[in-house]
Amino acid sequence: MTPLIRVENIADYTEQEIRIRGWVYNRTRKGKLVFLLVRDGYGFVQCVAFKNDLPAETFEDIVRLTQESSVEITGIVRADSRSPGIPGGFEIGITGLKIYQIAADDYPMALKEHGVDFALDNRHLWLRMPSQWAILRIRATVLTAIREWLDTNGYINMDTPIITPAAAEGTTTLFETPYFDEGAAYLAQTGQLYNEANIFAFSKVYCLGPTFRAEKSKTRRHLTEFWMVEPEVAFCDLDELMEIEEQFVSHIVQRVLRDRQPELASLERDTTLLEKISPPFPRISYDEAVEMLARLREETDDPEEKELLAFEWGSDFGAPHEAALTKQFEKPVFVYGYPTAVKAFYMEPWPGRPEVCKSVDLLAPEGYGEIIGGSERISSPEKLLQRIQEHQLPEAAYQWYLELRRFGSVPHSGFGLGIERTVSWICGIHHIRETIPFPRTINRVYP
RNA sequence: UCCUCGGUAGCUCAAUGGCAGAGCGGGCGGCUGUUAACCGCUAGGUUGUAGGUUCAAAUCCUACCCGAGGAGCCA
Repeated sequence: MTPLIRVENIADYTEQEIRIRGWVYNRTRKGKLVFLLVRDGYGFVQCVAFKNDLPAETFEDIVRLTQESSVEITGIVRADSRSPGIPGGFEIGITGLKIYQIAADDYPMALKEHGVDFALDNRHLWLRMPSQWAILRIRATVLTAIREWLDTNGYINMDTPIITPAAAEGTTTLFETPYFDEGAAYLAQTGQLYNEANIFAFSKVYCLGPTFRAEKSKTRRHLTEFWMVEPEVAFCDLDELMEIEEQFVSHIVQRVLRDRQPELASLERDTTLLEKISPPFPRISYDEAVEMLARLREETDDPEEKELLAFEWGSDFGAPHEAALTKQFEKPVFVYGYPTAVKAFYMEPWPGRPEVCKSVDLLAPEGYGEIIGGSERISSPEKLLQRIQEHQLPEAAYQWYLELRRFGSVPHSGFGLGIERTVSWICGIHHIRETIPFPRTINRVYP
């Protein structure tokens, strides 16, 4: 039987007869010569048919194929530098064709640029286009690399609850759902507090799953449902946390570079920038970042840029500030020691400087900005209780969390990495809605 | 919630007060190396909705609906 192959492995079958199963992505008919660009889920490959080389019925079948028709193609693999595809450079000289279905001729996604609204309304079909296919293949590899690094470095996967009793951080808006006789429950915005419980049983843990924010954010960096990996580590301070993060992120990038070159090439990603991603990453304090922003603002001649970079000590950075900062570095940059007032209640105050805390964000280069937020957590029960009271959080709801600090408390730290933002940076694309199969935004839950 | 921009053929867009248009996609025909092929023909319209001004509205005015980008907030 002729072997059924995956297009991603086509180079292994040069000059051999093979079969592929897939869908017609594009056709070019030139009378007695027909080119089909066929995708099989693993790649895109050009298939060629000459009328005189084939039985009349077979050639007629090839001519009447519409875009997205499902087929099995038999043919001989040839190396040919003219051939488009992912990976390109190979084509299949068709010797046989089996048609599963001639697709309806009103396929809405013509091969051209589309507006955002149309593309998102047709997300179920948009996924078939090379750019989206490449991005989501890279996303899958990012997730593989994440689990691989954590699993081989002593982290235990702990699945934290999606349905939770109350706001973990008390700030952002949560999705509410009715919950039997308990009244309301909420969709999780983080698994961190549960992982702080888990480390006292397993030392190093991580959760990886969807999180939900009901904020009305309308930017290229926000989704209402997004995926986050959250490692949490016992006996770990802020400096050790940064070492973990830089190794972790470097592994993810290097793994994508190793396994997803054709996809990166099809996205026209400049991989020389990604190749530089290895430890150590630069570290600057929040204070230094504020000074740097002031200097950049001083140096710019663009009045609009000047306005955007205006900043005062004590605020959190906005998108323009993050973009300006990251453009000063080739690698991701750590910014540590944020003002306590703008960060969550559970972060350890800086020794001798309680107005700042032992928090650290990791900002991706090329203007992409924050992909990780992390911190050393408060380990003292008294200090933690005081912070809960200062934030006017319901003390009763945090009884179990406070108890963790009474029975064997240790310094511990953790962080959350946003999957979509990371994929967006690695792929070099503009908007994170393309980095998840079916994005959920403030005014979109279809399809 | 606020600010800015937009909504015309299946899609991407033109038409700025005077006949509703083009390219792509669809259909028909042609072509032996196409790269979102090309060439000829063809079908395809309640110009987001409602009201108003005008001899005449896609175009000007009012209200509303929908979307995008940004702010705030965050990963």
